[in-house]
Amino acid sequence: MRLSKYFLPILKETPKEAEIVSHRLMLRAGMIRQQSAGIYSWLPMGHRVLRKIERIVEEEQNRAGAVQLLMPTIQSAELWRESGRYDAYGKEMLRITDRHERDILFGPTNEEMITDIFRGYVRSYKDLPLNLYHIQWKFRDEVRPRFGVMRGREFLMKDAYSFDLDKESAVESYNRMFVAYLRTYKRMGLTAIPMKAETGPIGGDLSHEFIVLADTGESEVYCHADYLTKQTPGEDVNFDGDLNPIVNDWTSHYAATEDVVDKAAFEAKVPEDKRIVARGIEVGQTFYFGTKYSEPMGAKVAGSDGKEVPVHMGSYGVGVSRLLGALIEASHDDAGIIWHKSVAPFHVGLINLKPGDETTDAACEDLYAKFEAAGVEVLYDDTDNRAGAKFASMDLIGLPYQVVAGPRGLKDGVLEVKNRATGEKEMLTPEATLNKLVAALTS
RNA sequence: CGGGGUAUAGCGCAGCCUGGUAGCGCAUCUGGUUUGGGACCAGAGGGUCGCAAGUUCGAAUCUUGCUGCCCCGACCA
Repeated sequence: MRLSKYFLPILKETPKEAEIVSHRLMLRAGMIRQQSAGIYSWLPMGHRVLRKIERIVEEEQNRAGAVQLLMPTIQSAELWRESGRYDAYGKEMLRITDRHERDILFGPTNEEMITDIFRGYVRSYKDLPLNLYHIQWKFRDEVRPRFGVMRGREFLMKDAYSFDLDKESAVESYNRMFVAYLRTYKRMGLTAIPMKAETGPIGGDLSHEFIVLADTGESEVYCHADYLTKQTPGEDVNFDGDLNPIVNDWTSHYAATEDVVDKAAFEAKVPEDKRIVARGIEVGQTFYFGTKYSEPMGAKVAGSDGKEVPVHMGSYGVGVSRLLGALIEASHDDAGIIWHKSVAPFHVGLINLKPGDETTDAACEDLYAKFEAAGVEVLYDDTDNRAGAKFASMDLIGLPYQVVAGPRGLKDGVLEVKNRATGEKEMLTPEATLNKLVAALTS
């Protein structure tokens, strides 16, 4: 992408409404625009990251055997009356009346709707286990939205719902999502620690919150330091096999948020030099809640004995839009964002220091074409701004690598290659630059 | 939902106390000089001062009501 043809409204000054670093940086880097309290437009740069996160989530859900569909944002109140949550949910649910005076709502979650879909088609235990998920916008009318996309009212969420014949197989389904989550966050460069969680309005007795440690996290968390170095399951993990060893390993140490922490237990179970008390951001939550919805809503299947039983369900959320905030909170410096290559809006920022200079233009065009051909996404700064402004903007938007081409270096046949995360710079020939970055970015 | 703040050009702000018809920096546009870490000079455009009512000869400024947004707290599958 040529910057001259792109839409990247970078702000030099920080809008005053932004208090935390991820919000500030997202506004300054031209990723989002606030349209209303807790409601944002996703500008091109932010939208690219959002989609990359979505794709990783999709790949890992599919790998774990979940099947994607798409449910609407608007739901009928009828379904919610069936489960009893229409009255129970409170003011966070955005209730709307249509022209026929029917009660409808902007969905804050989809347990009722997925249960309705399930009960409409599935009759036999032979069709189980089943896990259906979608990635859709949700709305929760928070009393006080804040922290930019980390706690908006409208937000993009992946929610998966598992259906099983009994508790034992439901726990296996739970484990599959648990392992998928470990992999999902790891691929984005995050270490998310599963912590014992409250189940809240969704209900149930088995639940974990996946927490990313960050200084600006919303809640205090207590955990064992070994979680930070624990091995994440690889691509070859067999989701049809026994996942208990992995889940047991990842739940073997103490880890809890401030809501449920038992400090005495924390101190008893974790040696002093392994205790971590830090701030954390919740980026996902898994629940097993049994027959809480299937029972009242009549989602039953026939077992092998021919008897109908309500299915055992679980639900599994990933805050997709919130993850942008979490990623930035976990990875930035004074100059701006530092994207992990898996979610970076572009892989490389190519800076032409002197557009109009024949040699420089030719070198940039050549490199740009070769990067694109190799599948490396390049944002090519071909504008005629000053060098300093270009460097500052590139640092701000945080692409993993910067390649700087100017007459001074090209006289000796070299470009400057900068690693955004380490700040390390080296002078390389265009060929060496191409080889190095293609290798680093496509592996 | 309780408490506090704020609203003036795209962004950041001054002016308000003490009423006289709106200003600064950045950004934008034009011309010129510059050009390897957020340049400089000259000029230009851009605002029903959040909305409504009131007081007054006259309101960004005073009064009342409303609304948006932000912060602290409570809340947060």
